[in-house]
Order: sequence, then C-alpha cells, then structure tokens
Amino acid sequence: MHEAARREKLEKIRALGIDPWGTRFNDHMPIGSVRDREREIVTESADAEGRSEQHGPRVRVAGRLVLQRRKGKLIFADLQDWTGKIQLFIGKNQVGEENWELAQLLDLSDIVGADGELKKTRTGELTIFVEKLYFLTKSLLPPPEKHHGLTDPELRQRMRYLDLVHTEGVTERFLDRTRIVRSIRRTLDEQDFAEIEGPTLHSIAGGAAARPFHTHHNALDIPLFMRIALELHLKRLLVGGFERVYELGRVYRNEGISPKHNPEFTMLEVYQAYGDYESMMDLTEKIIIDALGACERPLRVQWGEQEIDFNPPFARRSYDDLFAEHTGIDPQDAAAVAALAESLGFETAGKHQDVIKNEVFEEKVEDALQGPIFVIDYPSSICPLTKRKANNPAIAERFELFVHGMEVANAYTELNDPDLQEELFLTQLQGQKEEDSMAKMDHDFVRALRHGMPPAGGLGIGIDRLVMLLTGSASIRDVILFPLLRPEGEP
RNA sequence: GCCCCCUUAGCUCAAUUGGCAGAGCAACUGACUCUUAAUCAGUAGGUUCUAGGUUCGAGUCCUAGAGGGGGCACCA
Repeated sequence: MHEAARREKLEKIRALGIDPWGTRFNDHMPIGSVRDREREIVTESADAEGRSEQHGPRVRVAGRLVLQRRKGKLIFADLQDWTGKIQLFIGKNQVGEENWELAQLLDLSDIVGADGELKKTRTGELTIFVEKLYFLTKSLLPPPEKHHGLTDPELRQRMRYLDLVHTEGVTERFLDRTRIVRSIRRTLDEQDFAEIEGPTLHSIAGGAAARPFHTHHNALDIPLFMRIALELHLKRLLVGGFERVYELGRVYRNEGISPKHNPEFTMLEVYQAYGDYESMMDLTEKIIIDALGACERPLRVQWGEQEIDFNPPFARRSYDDLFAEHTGIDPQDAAAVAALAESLGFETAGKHQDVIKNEVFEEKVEDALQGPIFVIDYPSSICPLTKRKANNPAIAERFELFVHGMEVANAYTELNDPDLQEELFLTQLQGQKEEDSMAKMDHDFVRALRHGMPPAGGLGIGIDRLVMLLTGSASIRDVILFPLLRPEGEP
C-alpha cells in the first residue's frame, strides 16, 4: 500500500509533463565538492535592521532524498550522493509555483537534481537554497527506518543496494576496495609488470589444493573446472618470455563459507623472472604500503580491539623457529611432532611427517601470528611447486604472510626443474587424496618447463582478505559486494 | 556436513506463566517559512517464516522444513 501512494504521485508527476524516470542531467557537482566550497560564502555587513546578507556560489547537485522535514510552506531535505550529503532548502515563495507543486510530490528515496545558492541557515547548516528542482527518478518502495537503517545482516547482503545507501560507511568501504585494487595495479604497472588474462575454465584445476566447481562445455562435450588458482598459466607465460607478469582475477573454490571464506574470491598472482622469494617479500611490502596510502590510511591500522603496524620491514621468521617457539617441540623430531599431533586429535597414520607437522603448525602457530609477519622456509614436501634450497633440499624457498592469524600472501621461488616437477606431480603426498593435493599432473605444464622457464619469484595475495585488514573489516562479506547466499525463497 | 542462536507491520523492535498482536519510524489527512531522527492532532497498516501437532485457547510449547547469523569441519 506504500507503493500505491507512490504510484499515485508518479502519475501526478506525469500530469505535470515531467518524465518520472528522468533524463540525462549534465554538469552537476559531487556533493563532497560542493561542501568544500563553504569558504566561498561571503557575508555582507549588517544592514540597517542589523541583518547580514549572505552570498554563496551557485551549484547544481543530483542525488537521492534520504531525509525530509516538511514545515508548512518550507521543506528541508537531505540529498545524498556517493560523496556525501547536503541539506536542501525549498521554500514556497522562493522556488515559485511550478517547483513547489513538484516538491509536493517528492517521497523519500526519490532521485532529484537541484540548482541553487550555497549558503548557511540561521543555525549554521550548510544548505543549498533551491531555485530549480529537477525530477530524475521515482522510487516506488519505501526506504528502511530512517534512524536505525538496515541492520539485519541477511537483508544487508541480499539488498546491498539499500545497504550502500542507508548504512553509514558501506559505500566508503567499497570505494576503499576500489582504491586498493587500483593502487595494486599502479604499483605493478610502474615496475613494468604486464597484466594478462588467463583462462578461467580449466580442464585441470591445478595450482592449489582445493575442490573445484565442475562445469561442462556442450560443443566439445568435455568436463571443465572453474579455476582454483592463476599460477600454472602465468608460469607458462614466463616460459614464453613474459618476464614480469600478473593477473588480478576471480578464482573459485568449492568449499565452506565463513567470515574468512567466500566460494569466489579475488586473487593477485605476480611472477618475476630472475627474482626469488626475497624479491617477492619486498614487493609484498610495497603493494601493501602503497594500498594504504591510496586509502589515505596510516601504516598503523585499527582492527577490532587491536592495532596492526604495517611499518616495513615486516618481521621474517622461519617456519621451524616459530614451530619450536609455539609448541616447545623440536620440529626435526618426527616422533615428538607426531605425538603432539596425536594429542591434538589429528590422524597421523600413513601421513608424511611434514604433513603432520603442518597440521600442528596450522593449529598451534598460525592463529597466534598477529603480524604482519613473513613465515619463511617451509618443509619442501608440502610445497610441490616450489624450488628447494640449494644447500638443503628439505626446505622450500617459500613464505606466507600472516596478519591477525590470517594468511594474506603466499609466495615462493618457483620450481623450474621439469624433471623434479614431474616427479612431484607423480608422487602424491602420502595420505592425501588427489583431490586434496596441490600436485595434479599437468603434462602440458611440465612440457612447458622442459622448454625452459627462467628462475623466478612468484607471489599470490588474497585481495579480499587484504581489503579486510586494510579497512578494519571483521568478515569477508563486508568487503564482497555480493557474497554467495542461498537463493531467496518465493515470497 | 554437524552444533547453537535468530525469524512478529515496508524498516527497527515490544508482547509477564500459554489468555484481546503493540510501539517508533515510514505511509495517508490536517496545522506550521530556518528545520536537524522537526513538532503537534488524527487515520490506516499483520499468513507472528512455512507445514503439522498439543491445548478450551499458541507469537509463546512440541515435531519437521526454509532462510539467516555464529562456531566446528572442510580450506594455500
């Protein structure tokens, strides 16, 4: 029935000869910029009656009506665009009959444009004193409650459009995401990395340990997988002579949903020929620091109760040192590690000792890493795509960046020995199903390595998690505009 | 997939031990030319998530289901 009243007004707007769905509207200024022009308002000296006269710049704005205070022959309305809000003053005697008639048909959430003079009211509120109103779009449904807004998390995610309009800070948070992504591209582009677009439909879903989404191509009648990582195609490009290359794009993993996981998310992967994991650590720091700068945030970020200090260089600690420190057990003592794993309730039978060790690491160490901290030098048997240390093949040249217990980046010196790579693809990690292993045989990838891939460093960053950290968001759903939800039932 | 919690008007929320389903905002009618969540007077607004069950009587208790949140599991 709310809609019926709005539809009646829509017809009355038509009757005035105005299209209720609006037209092109030129030359309006962002409301944020209009607010910056406050200082152009000049107050003339007081007249004989002791009243002073204001003159301000003439401005044109457009946006959504989010609040209305009608007071007889006066209307105060708050107009909002994506840069902010400003008050409109519409006075019957000031705007004339036609504008006033139109103003009687305005509902909350309608989209309008206005020309007027920027001045201040008696109470000092920066206000556009409207001279001409433009009706741009009717809203047929009522907005959420004006004070509380939308608070139901389900409604906020399902109707993100309303969340953006009515929840404080949401638009700004997503604009920060845009700024972060733009900054990452700029940082890489400035260092002559080439952005490419790899395939998202893979016949072998490799490059990570994750369950893929299955799909099918009709004309070829073949099964396909949505990609779970960007890695293997980017490394093919290293073979092809792309010396600095990256992709920033969506990957899909058929796994559970949590405050840190969405089934589709955005990954950055960067590969640099003739680099190694040390060069990737420097690059990771620069990407993060530049991104914070792009959002005009300090290097110390508030995250919940805690503060994260992104001042470089980030701490760098070896996997084994951290393991010993947080468990009190010698990481080389396989029996003691296995005993600890058993006591934590992990199945150890038939598993490689490094797999067992890593389960303990994930349980006892990762959550405790407030960071930012680079964990370096992983056991090589859990790193099938990583180059081993020259003087110690049991250790892989890999790091993961942890912040607030969350893995944000993962990088390594890339394995480019085709024979070792093929062997690692063939010898599945003990105790792991093929589906769960990173080592999925990809003959074409091995063939590419045989043609010669230069030594290289490679880096992956989970963009959604990075945005969470940089914007102080507790859930990944706060930084993904349209997170996966079950379909809405028939109303 | 498992466990716990939530679902009442468009929105935000009440409803005692099982006893007439309510308020604020939004809407509608009216008053008001400097308001600030404007104010004041009045009107209207309900499949209490769905389907069963217990009961003289269910928003409330029981069973099943749906959607959401949190946790666990899964998970570079």
